[in-house]
This record gives sequence, C-alpha cells and structure tokens, in this order.
Amino acid sequence: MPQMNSAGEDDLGASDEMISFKDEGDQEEKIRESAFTERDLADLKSSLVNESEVSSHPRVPESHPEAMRRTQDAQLVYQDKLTDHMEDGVKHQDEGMYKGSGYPSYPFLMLSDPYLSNGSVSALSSKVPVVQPSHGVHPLIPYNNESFSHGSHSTHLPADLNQKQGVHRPAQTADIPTFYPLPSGGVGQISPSVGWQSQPVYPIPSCGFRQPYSATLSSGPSYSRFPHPLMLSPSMHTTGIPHPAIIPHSGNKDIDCYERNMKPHSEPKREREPKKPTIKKPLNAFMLYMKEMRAKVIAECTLKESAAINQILGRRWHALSREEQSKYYELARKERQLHMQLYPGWSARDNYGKRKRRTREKHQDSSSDNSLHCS
DNA sequence: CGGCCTTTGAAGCTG
DNA sequence: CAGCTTCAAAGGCCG
Repeated sequence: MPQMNSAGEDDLGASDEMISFKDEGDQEEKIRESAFTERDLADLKSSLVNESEVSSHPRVPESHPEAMRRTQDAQLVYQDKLTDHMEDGVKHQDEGMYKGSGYPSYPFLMLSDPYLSNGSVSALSSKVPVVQPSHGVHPLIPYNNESFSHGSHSTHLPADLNQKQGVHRPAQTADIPTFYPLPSGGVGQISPSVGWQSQPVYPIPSCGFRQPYSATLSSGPSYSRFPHPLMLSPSMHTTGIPHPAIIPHSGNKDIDCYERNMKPHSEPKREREPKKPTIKKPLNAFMLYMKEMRAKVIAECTLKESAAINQILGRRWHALSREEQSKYYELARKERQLHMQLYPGWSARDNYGKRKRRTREKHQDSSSDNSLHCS
C-alpha cells in the first residue's frame, strides 16, 4: 500500500493498469491457462495461423465477447485494479509472488535484504541451477525464486520502494539500491544485485556476465568477487553486473561482452570517446511477462522464432487472470520507478529514432499465414 | 549484417 | 487532447 499512490510517483503506474481485463473471463481463462500447456500448445501450434486472422480475440473464442467488453471492463476495473494492486501487489508478493511459475523470477522483488544481511546468497549457489536453460523449467535461472527465498523470506519486497522512492533513499540499502545501483553517488553497498543476476528481466549479454555470474551464484559468498562498484563502468551494476537497461551504444547486443561494456571506465581513452551507453526503456508488463515465459514456450513448443512465440505469449497474456497480470503491471511499475531513480534525466525520447523502423504498413493479417506451426 | 516479424504497454510526437 | 509512432525483448529469417 504505501506504494502506489502514496508515494506520489505513482503516476507511473497509473497507466499500467488500465488494461485490466474481463472480470468474468477470469475463470475461464484460468482454466484455460492450466490447460494451456497441453492443449493449448497444440492448439496454438496448429491454430496460430487461424487465430492470427482473428487477432481481435485471440484464441478465446468463447470468451471473445469479453474481449470486446474488455475495454469497458477495463475502465471499471481500473479502479478496482488500483486497489488490487495495492493489496495485491503487496500481498501477492508477500505470499511468494507467483505460485509456481509465476513471477518467481522477478529479481527485484526477490532479492531483498536477506542477501545483504546474510549473504545468504549461498543459498542460491547451491540451489540455483546455474543454468538450465532450456527446458521448460525455469530457464531463467534467477528466476527461481526458490533460490532466493530459499532460506529466507523472499518477501520483503520492494514495496518500500515506493515509499521512498522519490525521496532518495537515505539508507535504503535494502530497497532499491539493492536492485539497481545508484547511479553515482550512492553506490555504497554492493548489494547483491542478485537481482540482476538473477534477473532475467534484463538480460545479461551473452558473453557477458553469464558465466561469471553464475559462478558467483554458485560460489555463494562471492560478493567479494565483484569488483568494487566504483570501478565498474556505467553500464554495470554496482555489483558488477551490467545494468540491463544499459547497452553499449553500438547496439551490438550480441556481442557486447562484458568486457566491452566496461571499457568506458577502465579504458577511457581507448574508446576515444564516451560512446555513451544507451539506456533502454524499462520493460513494460507484457515485456516482463514475455521474458519470463518465453523460454517456457520455447521449450513446450518447438518454436524458436520470436515472432511466433510472441504471438503465443500475447494470447497467453490475455488469458491471464487479472491478478496475474496485475503482478506484472506492478513489477513493471516498479521497474519504471527504479529506472527513474537510476536515470533521473533519462527520457524515452533519448532512444527515439535510433532504430529505423519503417512504418509498418504491413497489416499483418490474414493473407499471410504466419506459418507458426509449432512443430 | 542489419532490418523485419510479432506481441503489449509506455511514452513521445503530431496535429 | 486524441491519435499515431516508436521503442522495449527476442531470435529466426531474409535481402
């Protein structure tokens, strides 16, 4: 509760939730959800094409009427949602956030003081499968909430974030900082950014930190392993983990290895110029959801193409219950808040025009069967 | 090798 | 202020 509105920065979240969906459809959706994996997938695979045509009501034929009403409901629900959020957000999180698969992953939420204080990271180490990428399980290692919560409570959540959020956090080590490094002055403690590590929310460049990262996790007391925060490059997290939101401006995401990222700092002149890293937009609720679920979908279905997967995820997203979605909205809101604190002056406008996308006049639709067949 | 595709949501831009 | 555009992730595909 504190969070939301109270803090005042809440505005961020305001929009998030607008989408609340159908109230009634929830049940249906839920059921569906459960069945999703099995039937759905199959369904998806085969039906993707068809559905694509019907984009308006994604795979929910029966309920599509609701889809239409969704907008209406959304408004109604919105308020509801706000309340929900307040309650939900916190409450859910407290409860362990997503049952099972849910959002165990969200780093920010999970990492909490426990780490700091206990250094219980070790817990991670033992449990965290360092990388088990594929296969359905939680690909995102860190996502494994258990690891985090494992010994302790993962609960503390960022709820506090809001409270102080706007107010610079004095000693809030526990709070935000834990998740996001302070931009500049505050780098004090390395909070285990386990968050980052764990967090798939923002990916770590492939070559990047993965390795080290995991190593870290597995080694437990590894804080020491991280270089001093101050020595890190701007794009890195205090812990040494590159901040997900920052990528080397060249944009070579594939390549940007960890080392590459750091150059600014250690080798200032080498790069000749600042090459200011690009700070990316914080992820929205759906993006967070995609991040978390993508691997799962990939595992379930043999699909690999992101476009196809995204379609599936889009449908699943709609199939989520309000509560489930709200979790993501909440997370997204927090992300934005953190992002804001981290990069106060940043604006999405900064990245405008960097990508030259041609106006998509391509109406996706029917004619082209997306050929999304899963197998 | 870089843009497209595809999704939703947030935010910027435009009229 | 409403509506449109761009960007965020991601990875195969294509020119």
